[in-house]
Amino acid sequence: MEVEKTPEKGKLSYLQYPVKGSDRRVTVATTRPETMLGDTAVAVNPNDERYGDLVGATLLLPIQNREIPVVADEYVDPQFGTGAVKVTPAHDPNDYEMGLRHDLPQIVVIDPNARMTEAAGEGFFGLDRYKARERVIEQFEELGLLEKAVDYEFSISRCERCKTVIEPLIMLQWFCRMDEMRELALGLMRKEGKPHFTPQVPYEKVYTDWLENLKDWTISRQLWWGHQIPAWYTSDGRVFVARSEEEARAAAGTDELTQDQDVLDTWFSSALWPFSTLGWPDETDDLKTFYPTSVLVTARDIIFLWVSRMVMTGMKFMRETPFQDTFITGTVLDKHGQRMSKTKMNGIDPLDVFDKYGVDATRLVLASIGSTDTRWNDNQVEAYRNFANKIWNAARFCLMNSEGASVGRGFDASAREEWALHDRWIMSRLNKTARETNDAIEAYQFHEAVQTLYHFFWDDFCDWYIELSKQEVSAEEASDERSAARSRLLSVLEQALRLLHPFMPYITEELWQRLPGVDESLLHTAYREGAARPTIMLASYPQADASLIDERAESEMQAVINLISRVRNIRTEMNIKPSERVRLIIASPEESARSVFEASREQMARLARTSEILIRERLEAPRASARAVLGGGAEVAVPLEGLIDFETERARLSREMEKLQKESAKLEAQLANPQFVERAPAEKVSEIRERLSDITERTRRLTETLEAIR
RNA sequence: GGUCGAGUAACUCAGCCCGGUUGAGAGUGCCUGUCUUACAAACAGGAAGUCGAAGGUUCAAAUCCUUCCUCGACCACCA
Repeated sequence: MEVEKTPEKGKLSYLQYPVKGSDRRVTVATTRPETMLGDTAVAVNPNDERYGDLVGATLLLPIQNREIPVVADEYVDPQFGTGAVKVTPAHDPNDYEMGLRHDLPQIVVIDPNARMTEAAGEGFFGLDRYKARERVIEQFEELGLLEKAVDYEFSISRCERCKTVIEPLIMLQWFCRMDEMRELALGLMRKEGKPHFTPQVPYEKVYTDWLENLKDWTISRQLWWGHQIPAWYTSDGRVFVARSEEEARAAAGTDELTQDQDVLDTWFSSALWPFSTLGWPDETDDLKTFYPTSVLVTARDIIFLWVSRMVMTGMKFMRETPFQDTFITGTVLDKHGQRMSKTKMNGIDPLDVFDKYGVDATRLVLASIGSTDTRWNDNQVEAYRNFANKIWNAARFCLMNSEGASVGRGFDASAREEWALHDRWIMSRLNKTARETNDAIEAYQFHEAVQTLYHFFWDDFCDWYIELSKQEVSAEEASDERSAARSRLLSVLEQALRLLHPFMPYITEELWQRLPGVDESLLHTAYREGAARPTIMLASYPQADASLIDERAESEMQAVINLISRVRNIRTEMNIKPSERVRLIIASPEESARSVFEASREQMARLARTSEILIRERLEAPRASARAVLGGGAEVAVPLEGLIDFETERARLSREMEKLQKESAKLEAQLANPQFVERAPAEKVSEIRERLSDITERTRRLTETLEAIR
């Protein structure tokens, strides 16, 4: 963590060590020649034929004139370098391991200040490590034992902060034994599947793999910042580990104690967070109430550092998982796909983003980033800033027209059958939205939750519901109908704000407070009594009312919406100015469809900007009309005497026809395949048949239409 | 070296776990109109993708499997 690796250029020196009692020399390669002063062996691979006869032989370590053995060790890669490795147990982690395996002495030749120790010998003692490196090379040259020195690029460990090159050193440290805690965590995952990771693939495996390979944990750090190690020493060197200095004194039988200067690894302290913050080790009310917690939201690289350790200490001290679930977020990268870092200076300052686009918009962006990495782009924030603006303006419209109205009124539950189509529709959409949003949040599908809310608010509520109800809502004269319509508008808005609140806390609170009729009754039951003032923060999160989900209303409203859209499309394609009103002829063989259109006359007229609407069983329109075929056998014609350009209209309809034919060709091919009809589920097959027959019907009508203007 | 992710419209991303209901989507950008009294940070309409490549499984593949290519991450580290 605190060490960073950088590839750097250096020299790889080939040093020769004479074999005792022979003329042979063994060549070893090293990037740190000064460490040879602390060599206690040379290792070769046991299967390396070049050195087979040398295993067990004794070498004469130059300069030091010390005798060191040749040992065989699997660690050595015969393909690399000379196939012989100098072993410096005191200054290299791998060499240390080898040293243990072959029972080699550890000779410390570099001290904590990177100067050579007395053990480095006369002539080196007190010397800076790099000076020592030069001198070692010089002496090898003089002795004729320097075979060569070649340029070499290798990775160097540097301190993350000060960039000083790190030298491995043997030091006394405090360790935490991990075997028991590891088993506790692994057992929890095996037996209860906790903590449950989202996404489960691949993070559950990442987590368990890491635990399975866990070694004892070095928990002491030579820093000043942190919890000091609870170990005390007596003047004669005895050590007492205790909960407090008092305990240590009692145990030691003396007051003359010095506490260990080291501090705990910050992650050790953090590992206790889920319960230490709740008052542990005291059995506080907070601890009883809030442990275990529900979910930890965090980044990938924290799984090892923190998640696993909280689980282990939680299991050890609380005997229970610290959290049920872990949600792993993606990482926000810069626009080139690079990780943001202080050294690269490619980070984004959230405060700047807040200033530019607002806190809610920023939060919405971050909330909708899933578990894959994503590049930061201002566009997304800007889009959500626009969304916030949209919410603001929609609410402004509702409030401008709120006289005589109040949240919670308007939707008379006893008279649902009498609600207008668009009211039944918006309530259905609202409740579906609530259902989908709750489900999405439950499954940690935040992106989906945000998308659902975004489209409900913008598309359903703003683009359609407000427009559909505008006439009644903004009537000049006050009336019960007007108040009811206004109340319905406010009620839908109010619930939408509550649904949006976790994602956009500020704007929703600001607006919610202003709505007439918000009071304690909207608060979550836990807060209904005693709340100083209603706040959206304590309001209950809207849950879907299944009885208000009305598929029929949705499809009927959709038919009207489609019709309006088609007429708008015709208007644009035919270059009809917005100010110009057109006549509309709608035809449908279905009585029920006609009555739906009949009921929506006023709205169609306003939103499609028409002067007159005729609704009939059969389409009888002037030749000079633009037409469109809708689903369910309905057709619409826009008479355009003198305005229509038949060439344009034919082209428009032909494009339409092409689309239909492509689609029907696909479906026909599918049905022509006997394997499909035989093996696919029956409902799938009949669904395709239905779709095809619908398309065939539309194609037929379109053909007629095309012929009519020939 | 080990492990794992990503590649879908010009850009940033959903969808993939659990194959067919998304007759491939969103936002931005682009094109054409419009200041229609909530909103031009908007409204209305439109164009745009053989879902990295090649195979395979299947009646059916963006979705499952294999291989490859290109990016990226993490872990371990070579004297």
